[in-house]
Amino acid sequence: LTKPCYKYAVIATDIIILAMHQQVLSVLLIKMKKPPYQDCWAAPGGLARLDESVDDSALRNLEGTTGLNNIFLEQLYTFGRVDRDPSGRVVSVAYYALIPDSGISLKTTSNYAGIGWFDVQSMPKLAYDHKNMVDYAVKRLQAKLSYTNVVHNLLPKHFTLTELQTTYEVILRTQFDKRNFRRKIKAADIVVKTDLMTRSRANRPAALYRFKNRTYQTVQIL
Amino acid sequence: LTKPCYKYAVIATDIIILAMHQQVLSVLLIKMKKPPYQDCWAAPGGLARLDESVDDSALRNLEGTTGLNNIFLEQLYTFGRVDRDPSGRVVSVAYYALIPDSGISLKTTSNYAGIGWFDVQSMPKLAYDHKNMVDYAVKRLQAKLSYTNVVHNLLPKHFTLTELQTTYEVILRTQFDKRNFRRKIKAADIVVKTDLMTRSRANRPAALYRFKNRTYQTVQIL
DNA sequence: CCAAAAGTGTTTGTGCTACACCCATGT
DNA sequence: ACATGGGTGTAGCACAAACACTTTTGG
Repeated sequence: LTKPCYKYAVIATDIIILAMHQQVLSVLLIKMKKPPYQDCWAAPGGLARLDESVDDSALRNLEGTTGLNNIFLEQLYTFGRVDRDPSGRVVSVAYYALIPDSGISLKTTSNYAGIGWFDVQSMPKLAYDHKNMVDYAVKRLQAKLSYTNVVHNLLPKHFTLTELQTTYEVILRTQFDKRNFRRKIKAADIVVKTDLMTRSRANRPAALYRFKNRTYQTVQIL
Repeated sequence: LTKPCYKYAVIATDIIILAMHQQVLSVLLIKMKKPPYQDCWAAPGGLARLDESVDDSALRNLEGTTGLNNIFLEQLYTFGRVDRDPSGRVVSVAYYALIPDSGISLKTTSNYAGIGWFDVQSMPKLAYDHKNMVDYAVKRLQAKLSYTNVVHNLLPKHFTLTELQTTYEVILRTQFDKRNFRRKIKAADIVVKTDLMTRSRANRPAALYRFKNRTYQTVQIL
């Protein structure tokens, strides 16, 4: 299953893995070992097998790169230009995944020449049409922040309201008034205060919250 | 290009064609001639060729069934279950198209055993996973009605505000207050009154409007 | 005592909802 | 004249935006 078929288009899946990393929204990219994009950065992915569903192929690629399963993963869009892959006719079904920061330690496996996080606003030139995929994923995430609870996939179990607000602000590239933001989060009824506090670092400790519901649901938030 | 390939999954496109037909939101279905779903109703579609993009394949299928081009067509979702097609491994990229009522006269070609419009709320049992596709298309359309001007694809060039309102009400399955609805449409600034009027049928004639912009754009409407 | 971030209410204005009557036409 | 759908304004209410100071901790 390594050579493309030259009679029919074959199907690949590519995964746009997003996380808050060093205070910016970042995407996990790998450096490719082989032509036609040797030493280029790209989103992880690979050909779909005949005996697995497209969703399963995405899950397999996600787990293969990150070691993670049980992660938020959603289909994004299918990229089907004839010339999108110079090595043959490959149609790619793009997915995006959201993982909490530090949910993963990056080990370069022998499959890649490298792996790393990149700010979605300043990526290197990407292979194939992967830049389109990343941009599409960011737009989708931005849209879903305001009417679903997806953001919980980017946060640790316990977090402060300021961390939550910062996550929204970074991804949406806006600023919110602290009191208004908290009022909306309270009205949306998606988090509960725990009795834990942050260990303070030269300032007042903050209350830690957790999400009421860690399953995806649509709720008006902003 | 008629037999599936048994070494790799092949790619098909299916088109969910929607229109307002006899006052309900309807989908264009064809009756299949050949096994494995002989005499079943299904959305039109077919295998993608090696030398055409997936988008082009969808356009070709749309034009082949309806004779129309220059029509609103958008990718919906890719259906990739292993067992979705009993005759082989076929991954289908579903699209939906919006056409104005009476934009088309249905001629059964020899390719199909039949063709017809069906209320999306009372369809016959559909082949493959096509019911999922129709439901998905309806949901997408419902969502886009409130924040884009897509509705113009379902209406003739000239229409009354009541027709516009009815279209919204039928698709969203709600009722709107006439005055409030008109205020919102006015605020959205997407239509202009023409100097044409309906030929009245035992009642006061209505002003005919047209869309300011017949290109897709996102605008808050409801 | 100072620096740094946490936490908390009120006012003002805008936008949404609910609601009822007169108008123009064909029969 | 009557039946049918077309067309229009307002008042009340709820939600959203703007805005500043006090609290708690570590150093």
